[in-house]
This record gives sequence, structure tokens and C-alpha cells, in this order.
Amino acid sequence: MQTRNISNACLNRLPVYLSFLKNLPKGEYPCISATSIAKALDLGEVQVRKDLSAACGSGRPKTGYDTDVLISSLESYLKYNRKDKVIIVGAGKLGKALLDYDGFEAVGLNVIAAFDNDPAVYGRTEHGIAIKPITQIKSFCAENGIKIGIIAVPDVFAQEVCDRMVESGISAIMNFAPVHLRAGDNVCIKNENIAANLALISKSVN
Amino acid sequence: MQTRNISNACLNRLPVYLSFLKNLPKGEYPCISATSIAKALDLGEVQVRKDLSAACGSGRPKTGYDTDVLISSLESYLKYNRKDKVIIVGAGKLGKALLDYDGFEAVGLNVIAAFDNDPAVYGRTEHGIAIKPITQIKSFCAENGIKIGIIAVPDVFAQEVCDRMVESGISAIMNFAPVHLRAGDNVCIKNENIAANLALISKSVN
DNA sequence: GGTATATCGATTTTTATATATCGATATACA
DNA sequence: TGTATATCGATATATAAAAATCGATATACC
Repeated sequence: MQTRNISNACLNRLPVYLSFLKNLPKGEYPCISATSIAKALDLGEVQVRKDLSAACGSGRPKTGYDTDVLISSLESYLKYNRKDKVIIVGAGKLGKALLDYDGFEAVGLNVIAAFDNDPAVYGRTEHGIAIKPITQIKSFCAENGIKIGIIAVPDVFAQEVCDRMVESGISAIMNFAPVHLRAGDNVCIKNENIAANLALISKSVN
Repeated sequence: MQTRNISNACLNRLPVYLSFLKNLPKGEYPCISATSIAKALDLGEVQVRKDLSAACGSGRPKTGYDTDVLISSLESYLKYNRKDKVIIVGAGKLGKALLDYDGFEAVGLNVIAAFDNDPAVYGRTEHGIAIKPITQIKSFCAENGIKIGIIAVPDVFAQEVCDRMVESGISAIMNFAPVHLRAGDNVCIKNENIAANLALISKSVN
């Protein structure tokens, strides 16, 4: 992780700004002010300005930001234009769902293979993506320059898979198993626990 | 949202503690100290203590916490024992994947129905769960006392679905569409954007 | 039973984040 | 062309979270 001097919270808001801007009716807003973005997203206008100025240039008084420029600045800052390749380990329920998920493209990510340790599972193809035996992960990553991986295996295998990924040169991991993974400081790990997150918000209901 | 005086960041760590404790080898650790939890999860020991004391009772010097008691305290605090009913709106790729996902049970949530507006989709059953026409959502929620909903529809329909949910009495919503939803203050909304999250961590790779 | 020590809990300090206020600037409009 | 105003950027304040420090307690061990 680098690029400090931009807060983590801000980093998480940038995609929100971007998708908001992209969802604006085409051509209707050639320019947009930080104030109106803030209003639409229920945020403070100062915060929006600060966030945008951190990632992009600054807007112009009276008119605000040029919408198209702002969109491409954000996309470029978030690196949505790069087409990085991604692999998924674990082709069970969750893994297959992710193989079928079509949201990765829009953020410049391209899932090109999946891996599993079950002979009943690998060798097949899901939604046009080949499922390979886990033993091939290292050579595959080396050949294809893979840096990004998704862990979608049961809890007990997650650390093992993590180790294999790191050994294969992967340095950014999204982990769907509800366990804490250990890896070197140069590896960026993000844990996703959909069920736990849903349970948290559900606490609010009586 | 209530239960202030416990930080949001802490609330997000509690499930991590819980799954860590549950993954401990059975019977091997009748007691566990905040220090050792902290070490295992790469957190500060003070923070662990503070988090645990906020949610559960406090441990005892020299021995720490009774593992089983701690687990059930956390489960009860996080309300994992309640069996709340959940509905999903949108039975496309993501919706179906969520219908197939088996992680909700462990946190006390039970997906009992899905809704869609496409006649080609509703009327069928996916993984044992009926997909119903969206028009039935209000009566269904009323009959079954549904308070929790998941939005898995395309961007443009998300706000409309959100409104319908709120109108149907739902007050906790997990939203997978990358748009900002507006709802009353009594409605708790959590946005999940898997692709954007993956893109964020991918920024770290060179 | 006494003592050393690992652990806890409370208080303080530091850091990070969000909010509010102020002045400056460039644009729209008269 | 001049002025009013909406918008920006910077600085300062307030809040929230994390880290560090300190003293107290109960347990294990002698």
C-alpha cells in the first residue's frame, strides 16, 4: 500500500462518486458542482470537494467540475482502464457465482481462470472460464502475470490457498472466507463477509 | 440505528473475533487471553480488550476469557441466534448466486423468498426458494414479518426497489447496486460493491 | 500461605477523520 | 463593463477512533 495522504474513507467514497456521475442522464449535466454531488449523495459538500481534489484536479467557481473530465479523472485514478487479470480459487457455490458475475469488467478487471482441488470440479468450464487443478496455479500465474486473486474456498483451506497465491506472485487478495489471513506486508488483503455484514445491519431491526 | 457508544469499526471487528474463536481447535483452548487473540489477528491487544468488553463481560486476569462463554456472548450480541427472515429482490446472476449462498444460516438469517419483475424468471424455484413477482412483495412481507431485504437488481431499478421495500416494512437493506439509495433515517442501508472493492485493492499492484 | 507475573480496565495521548468557517476567484448576468 | 453570487480551496475546529501508559487484580507457582 502506498499513496498515503489520501484517507482510506475517502478512497472508499471515490467509486461512489464515479458511479453516481456515470448514472447521470447523458448530456444533461456537462458540468456539476461539488455542492450538487453532495446533496445527491447525502454527504457534506466540503468532504466531496476535498475527496475530489485529492484524486482529480480542482473545479472552477460558478460552474463546478466538467462532468466528463471528472469521470475520466476518477476512472484513471482508480485505474479502471487497465484490464488486469484475476483468478479465483474455489469453484464451489460462491466461486461459480463470481465466475458468472459480470461486474468486474466495468472496473477494469478480467477473471480469466478458476482453480479447485476437487477432480470432480476442475477440467470443466463455467461461463466460458476454465476451472483448473490447484496444482497449476503457480505456473499459470507466472505465465499470465497474475497479481490479483480471489479466495472463495471453505474456511479451513483459506490460509493454505493464500500462501499458494503469494508464492505464485499474487499481491492483492480478496478473501471471502471468514478467517484472518496472514501474509507479508507487501500483500494487500481485503476481507469480504457478506453474511456477517448483513447480520450487522440486521441488528438494527427490533 | 441505535446502540451508540460502540464504535462502528469495533462492530465490524466483532464478527472477526467470533469466527476466529469458532475456528480454534475444539477443546484445545478452554480459556483465551485478549493478548493472544490480538497476536493471532494482528491487532492491538488494548483494542481487542476494549472491543470485547464493549460487547461481552470482561475477562479474568491471568486466564483471560472462557472461550465458550466468549463465543456465545458474541453470538448473542451479534444476534446470531435469532433466525430472522430475509428476502432478495432481483433473481438475475447475482440474485441467484445469493439464493445459492449458504453462509447466511450461520449468522441467523434465513432467505425465504426472492422477487423479480420478469415473467420469465418468476414462478420458478431456485435452490428450493420460490421466485415471486415483485408485485407480491408488500403482501408477502406483511404476512411473514420481513424486516430485512437484499437488493440485487440493475442500477436503474435499485431506488425503485428500495422504495417498495421500505413501503413493505423493511428497515434493513443490503444493496449490491452501485448507486446511492435514499430512504428514511429509520432505514439502515449497507452498500456492497464487490467489484469496486476488488478494484481498490488492485490499485496496490504495480 | 506468600509472592511474582500475566492479564485486565481506566485514563491519557496521539492520530485520523469529519465538520465548520473564512476568504478568494471566476463566471453569469445586468 | 461592472457587480453579485455561486463555487472553490485553505485553515481551523470538533469529533471519533486507535494507541500508549498506568495501576489494580487475581491467578499460578513456589
